[in-house]
This record gives sequence, C-alpha cells and structure tokens, in this order.
Amino acid sequence: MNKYMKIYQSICEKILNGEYAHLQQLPSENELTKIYSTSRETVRKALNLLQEKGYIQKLRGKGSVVIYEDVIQFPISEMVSFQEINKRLGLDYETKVELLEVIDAKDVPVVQHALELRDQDKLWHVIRTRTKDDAVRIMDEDYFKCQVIPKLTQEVAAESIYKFIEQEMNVEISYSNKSITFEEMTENEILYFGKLNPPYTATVRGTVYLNNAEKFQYNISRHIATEFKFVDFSRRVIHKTL
Amino acid sequence: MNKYMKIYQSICEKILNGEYAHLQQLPSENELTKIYSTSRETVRKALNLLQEKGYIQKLRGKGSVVIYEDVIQFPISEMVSFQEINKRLGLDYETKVELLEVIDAKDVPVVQHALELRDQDKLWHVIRTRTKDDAVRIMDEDYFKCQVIPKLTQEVAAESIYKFIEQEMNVEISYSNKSITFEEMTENEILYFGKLNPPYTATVRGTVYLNNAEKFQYNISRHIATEFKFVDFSRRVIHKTL
DNA sequence: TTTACATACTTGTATATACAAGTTATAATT
DNA sequence: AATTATAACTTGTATATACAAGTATGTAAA
Repeated sequence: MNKYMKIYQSICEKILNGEYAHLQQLPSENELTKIYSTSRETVRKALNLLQEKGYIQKLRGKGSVVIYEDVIQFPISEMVSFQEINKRLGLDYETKVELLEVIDAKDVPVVQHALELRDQDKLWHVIRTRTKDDAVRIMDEDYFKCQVIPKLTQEVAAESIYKFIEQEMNVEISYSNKSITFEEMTENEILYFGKLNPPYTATVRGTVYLNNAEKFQYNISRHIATEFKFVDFSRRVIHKTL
Repeated sequence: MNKYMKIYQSICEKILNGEYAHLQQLPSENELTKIYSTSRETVRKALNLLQEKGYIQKLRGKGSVVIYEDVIQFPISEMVSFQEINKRLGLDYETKVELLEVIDAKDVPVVQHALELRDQDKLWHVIRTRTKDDAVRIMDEDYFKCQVIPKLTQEVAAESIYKFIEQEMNVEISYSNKSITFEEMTENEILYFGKLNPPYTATVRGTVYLNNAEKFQYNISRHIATEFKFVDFSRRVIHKTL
C-alpha cells in the first residue's frame, strides 16, 4: 500500500481510538515528516484526505485540529459497508440472509435500467435484514453483476460482501450515487418489519461504480422512517455563479 | 484566486454546460498542462478535486472521463446554497422572507447548545419559504452568529446569504455536519405548509463551520416528506478493520 | 491468424525546492 | 505600559524530476 495511505490510516486510527482527541492539535507537517520519515508532500496528501473526509480541519499558519466527533447514527455520505459501521460504532446489529439467488436482469426492469444491462445478463439478488433487540430495523436488498462477482455464498453475505470483493477478487469499488426518499411501506416490507405506525420507510437507493466507471451494484436500504437518522459531512467549494 | 482553482472551475463549467459531455474523455494531464500553461502537479490538483466532487473519474493508464449527470433533485452532500442549486438546476423556486430578527441565544436552547453560545450571545433568526406552483415546498430556518455577521437585510436574505457573507465579509464558510430525519409536522410547520397527508416532513438539520472550526450557523430545512428526494455522491476509502 | 513483445502513451507516487501567506511569541521601540 | 517590528513558526501554492504502474497499439515472431 501507498505511503500516504498508510499515514492516513495511522492518523485516522489515532483519531478514532481517542489518541488524538476532539479539537486537539495534530503535530505540524514538519514534525509528521520526521515521525513517518517521509517528505512533506506525502504528509500533506494524507492530511488533505483526512480533511476531505471530515476528520481534521487545517488552517494556514496554525496547523491541523481534530474535528471528528463520534456519531451514533448512519453516515450517508461515507460509503462504508454495513459491517464497517457496525463494528466502528459498536452497534451490535445481527445480520440474517433472507434470500440469495441468481436472477435474470430482465426480471427486474428498474435494476436492469439502473445498471444498463441486457435481458440475458445475470444478477445476484440478496436480501438481508439487520436485527437489534429482537426487531428488524433495516432491510437491505442488493443486486450485483454476476459478471463481476462470479461466486457468492451465504457465509460471505452474512459477513461483508465488500470485504470479500476487495480482498478476494481484483475489483476496486470506487464511488456511488445515492438517493434518500421517504416511502409508504409495501406488503413486502411489512413482511419483514411487521406492521408499523406510521407505515413509512426511509429508503436509500444507490448505484455503485467500479474505478473504470462501470456500474456493478444496485442497492436498496430500507430503514424505519421515524427511527433513523442519517448524518452527512460535506465541504464547501465555491462555484462560479453561472 | 489560485491557479488550480481556476482550472477546476473552468473544467467544471465545461462539464455543466455540456462542452465536456457525460462519459466523454478529458484531455490528458499533459495536454491540460499545455492548455492552461502550467505544471502537471497543478493540473492534477484540479483533476483530483473534480474527482472528489463527483465530476470525473480518473483511471491509471487511461485518463479521465466525465461521470457527472444532471440531477433534478437536491444534492445533500454538496454544501451549496439554495440559490446556487436553484440557478444551476433551473428549479424556479420563489423565496419569501417570513421572518428576520435578532434574538438571544438563551431563547433557543437547542441552537445555543449546538453553537456553544453563552446566554447573552445574539443571533440572527431567519425563516424563509420556497414556493413553487403556488405551494410552499420548503421551509428554511437559519440562525447565524451576530458576532460573525453584524448586519443582515431583508434583501440579502431574499437573495443569497452565503453569497453576501463570502463576497462582502471576510469570512470563509468551510464545512458542515447535517442530519436527515423524518418528523411529524408541528403547528408551526402546518402554518406554512398547510395541512398535509401524511403530516410528515423530511428535516435536514445542519451545523455550519468556518475554516477555524468555529460554529457559526445552525440550519433547519424542512421538506414535504413524500415529495422530496435527496441525492448524494460519495467515494470509497478503505478503512482498516479495527 | 494468432501470439508475444516492444513502445509510447496514460495516471500514480515520492521527493525536492522556492516562495507566499497567515499566526504566534519575543524583543525592541515609543 | 502599550505599540511596533522582527523572527520563527505554521500551512498553501507552484514548479521540477524520477520512476512506477496500468493501457493501448503496432510490429515482429510463431
């Protein structure tokens, strides 16, 4: 792995475990070059990434301070797998694989369109529920291109599909476009969640891309509307007034 | 302004107006250095920013392609002012300033806590509605530190407060933390939206920070729950499994 | 025709240098 | 004591170089 990525992960870890606390000043770029025995530009790459992801704030002349605070809600703009969040936040959800099958793209027109597939293209169809305190809180439905992921097992689906893809296959998951809507529950959702009042879900739909801009996954994540809270970190870039 | 920022804005503009179309290949880094008569590293800074913001995808050995597509929904993770979106997407909402007053921080405990204010600190309190087709669709409530923004007029509030702050004052709006929740409408909201079925709002609450990590704005943006759709772009960074 | 290789392109990483610009603390001056 | 200037720090920008690594293409060999 790259040097600057190692430095990023090292500092990130220190922030997450409290070694670098909220609002604490980080060592200066010059000091970090000595600590990691590297050049200043390499340190700067790591720091810029930490800033972009909302861990630190840099200020010219002063240095970098930690701005990350533990959240106990779902980060929407982070693109981390469920298991990564589950572990990091200690949420203790239990995953159950409700369905794992291969289907034809033509049988799910919405997904076929979203992933730009031909009729005969094959898809993995996975449904997983996330349970806590004996109640289903989240229902995840995923579609993966079989072309990209030839094999998929119950065990992998119960653990982390992303971890499997990135470590076992030579595929780089790169970015995603998501949408969040509030929708009335359908019969299918009531099946998993039970009858709720109000009968609404917060639904996150996402298309996930590989690093060559190929679409390979379509995801629908349904949460109990009144229960969940999505959080987001974003940075301002000034755009020209057109 | 910086060179790489000018290049970013130049290419960004070309993407937004279609000069560089969806999935079109950008000129190579070497060509761009000639076009903008600068060094490769400076071009790379601009391209990396474009990639981070979801406009392009780079691929080693191949080049950069445009991945941006016009969306007609609200970008949640972009941190652009309402007027910036309104113009860019041609949404044609009409803004009405319903309230513009100065209040004591102690009168709004939630905001006081969020912005870490003392009892006697003063706040601008602004309520604006966004109307389209003769119906109120969005209700924006903002609180700004008077310390940072001493003056604020009805005219500025009707236009763009961010534009005013960044161009008139010497203040750099830097980043924000937002949350999205699904909430039952209160009497106050029914006042502006009217009675709706179901009586729920999609509520975005955000704390906005300056570049010195000082909190200066608290924002509550209420949308008709079943009507709105938030969109999000995010990039994957592989985290260590802790 | 097919395969393999070499080559010329692309972006990615790491390093170095020089200077600009903002902050802070110290010392000198008023 | 208050102000000013200086020096020593901080991060930001721009440039240059060298090499690594992935992609595409053409050429030569099988």
